[in-house]
Parts: sequence; structure tokens; C-alpha cells
Amino acid sequence: MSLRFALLALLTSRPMTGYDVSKQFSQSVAHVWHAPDSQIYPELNRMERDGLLESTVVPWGKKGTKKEYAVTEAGVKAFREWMDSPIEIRRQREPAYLKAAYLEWAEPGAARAELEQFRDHWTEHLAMLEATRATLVDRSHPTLARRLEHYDASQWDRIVRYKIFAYDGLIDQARAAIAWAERGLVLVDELEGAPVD
Amino acid sequence: MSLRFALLALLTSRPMTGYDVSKQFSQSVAHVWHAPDSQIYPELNRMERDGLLESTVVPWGKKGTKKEYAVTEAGVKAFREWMDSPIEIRRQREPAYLKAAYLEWAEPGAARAELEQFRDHWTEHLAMLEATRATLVDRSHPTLARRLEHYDASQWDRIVRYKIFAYDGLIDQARAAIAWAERGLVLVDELEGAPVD
DNA sequence: TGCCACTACCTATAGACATAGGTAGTTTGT
DNA sequence: ACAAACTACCTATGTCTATAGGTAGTGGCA
Repeated sequence: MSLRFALLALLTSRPMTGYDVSKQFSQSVAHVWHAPDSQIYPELNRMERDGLLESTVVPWGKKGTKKEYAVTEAGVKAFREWMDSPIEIRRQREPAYLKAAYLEWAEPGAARAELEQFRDHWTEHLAMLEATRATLVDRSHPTLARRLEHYDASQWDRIVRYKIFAYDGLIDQARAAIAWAERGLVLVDELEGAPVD
Repeated sequence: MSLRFALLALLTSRPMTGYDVSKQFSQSVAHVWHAPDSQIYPELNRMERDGLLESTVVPWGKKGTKKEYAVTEAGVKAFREWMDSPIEIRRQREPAYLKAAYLEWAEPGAARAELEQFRDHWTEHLAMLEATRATLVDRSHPTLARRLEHYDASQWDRIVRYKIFAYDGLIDQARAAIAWAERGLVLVDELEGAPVD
């Protein structure tokens, strides 16, 4: 159900075509809520059917058309209601920690590879989060810039700081994950003997 | 697919009935991979069908019976293979961070309630993780104790330390989440004005 | 004897999600 | 003139997951 509100969140910055949504999504909202376009297109249709969005068909080239979605008043209301309602708590479901708990079953080499892969994934993810955070701080993030246009300048700081706050949380998590993986690599060396190569 | 291996992990400690699995699960493996019993029973059946488990029917009372599942050799092999194969990377999907990024849409009271609820959930979760960690350190954790029986005493430290390592990772994440929520509450007070009550 | 909590196991249903495709038009560069 | 890359949108399939039930036997106790 969160996908619907993630899409609403994105579309409050400006009306967009489905294609724009699926592209922009991966560069902003997807950092907190990932979804592939095969989930996005049908959801946009359902949201229009439910009156949260309305679409206008825009010509594109000679024969082509595209559909631009805008949030309706009912959409804004639904988004606000969701914002004011308690969050669902997500249950822990992380294969990396599951595996870590049973590392005595793994080959030492595989255990190391595992932890390195995990660390590298989060390191990459962290770099992306920090880069995005920087574009929020200097307000060059395109979606943010479009969003701020609807607001009085006195509100800008407030809006931006909430977004930075969200990214700070994600960055903390990424850092914690990386540090944990590093400790794991040290532990594997200690328990299995350092690799000989 | 991880559920299958989470169940295998649990059942390597000792054979268990489906009911035991679903009870024990929530006190150990569920900390890293949650699943309700409505998912567990069918999965156990499928695992037996696939030759990873074998079951023996045990009488229970006068008329009742229960099914005890034990991991087969094929099950052990599958578990080892999974342990040695690269992990799937989970995509970010956390409603709390999604909401945090759009907190300018929320009522100040709702924003505070949100963050408090998030903090309280993780505080509770942290207490549980720390309590469980302590039972691993002193080896009083029942599933761990049963597991260690299959191993030579020289291996005990190795096994226990991997489990502690996994919990340490979860504890780090919980602490980071709590600290983030606290910072969020301060931020809301700063941006929306402290609550008047 | 009846009731209740618990053990034991299972089903149904709907929605979420991943993965892997497909079609058709447009723009850009050579 | 043509290919390649991109825009635009959609479908199919299978699995996963949440939620909410259901049935039947057991053990204790009042």
C-alpha cells in the first residue's frame, strides 16, 4: 500500500507522465521505497480509477501520445491522511543477517565473499545517498526544485530539512551496515584463519 | 526463498514438530527473518516433498498425532549450498523513511506521534535483541544449547560468536533507528514549534 | 462434567513483488 | 537512409506475504 503513497509523494512535486514517474522514481523516492515500472504503471491506473489522480493525454511526435498524471484534491487528501496515520511496522527480513547467524556452515572463502559483497553494496549505496543528500542541501535536486516552486520561500528550509533528515537516517543505516560487515571480515579471519593467497 | 533456509537453519539444531518450529521460530530465527505460521506449515510440506526434510508421525495423547520433521542429507546439502552462494540484496522499502521525507505534509502532532511510535517500537525490539544476545553469550539460549550438542566443544566458541555477530548487527541497526527518531523529534520541535500542552 | 487455554495443523484470499518479457513510436547520429 | 537508443506503456507468471479465519485433540481445574 505504501507504493501508492510513494507515487503520490512524487507527483505532488509536479504532474508527470507514467514514464517520467518511473524514471524520476528511481532517482528519488526509490531510495526509500523501491519499485519496478511493472508495478508503477498498473498502480497509476488504479490510482486514477480511485480518483486520486487524473490524466490528460498529451500528443508526442506525429502519432504518439502520452498520459500526464496530476494529483487530484482527493489525492492530496488521501496523502495527508496517510501522513497523519500511524506507520505500519515492517518486520525484520534481511537475508544477510540470517546468513551471518549461521556462518559456521559456510566455507571461509564464501563467508568472506558474502561479507565483502554486502559491504561493497552498502558502500556504493552510501555514496549514492551522500551524493543525493548534497543535491538536497544545495537545492539542486530537480524534483526538490520543482517542489519548492509551489511554496513560499519561508517554507523552503522546513521542507528541505525533512528530506535531509530522511537521508541522514538512511546514511546512518548504510554506515552501520558497512561497519558491521568490516567487523565480520575481521571475525572470519580470526575464527577461520587469515586467507592464504 | 529465504524462508526455506531459515527453517532449515532452525531444524539443524534438532528435529521438531511443525508446531515447535512455529513456536521456536518466533524466538530465534524470526529476529532475522519473520514469518507467520500460515507460511511455515505449507513450506514445511513443500520442503518434505522436495526431499529436504523427512517426517515421522509421533503419537500425542490418545488419538492425537504430530509430525516431527528432521533435516535430510539433501537438506543439509541445500543449506550449505545456500550458505556458500551470494546473498540476494534486499531493496530499501521502509515506510518510516518514506514518511520522514515528506513530513512537511503531516500535522506536527502526527509527525511527533509517528516518530515516537517508531522510536518505541525499536526500543522494545532492542531490549529483546539485547536479552537474546545475553542468552547467547552465556549459552543459555535453548536452541543454541541443543545445537552445540552436535559439535565438539572446540567448535562452540566459533558457532556462538557468529550468532552474537549477527545480533550485534541487528542491535546496531536498532540503536541507529532510535537515535534517528530522537533527532527527528528535536527537528519537529524546532521546525513546528514545541508542543503546547 | 464442562470449560478454557493450549497444542497441532491447515485453508482461503487478496494483494505485493520480482522477473521477464512484449509492442510501438521517436530521436539522434552516421 | 538506417540503426541504435530511448520514450512510452503494458502483460504474464509465479512466488511471497499478510490477514483472517477454521478444525480437532489435549490437559488442567473447578
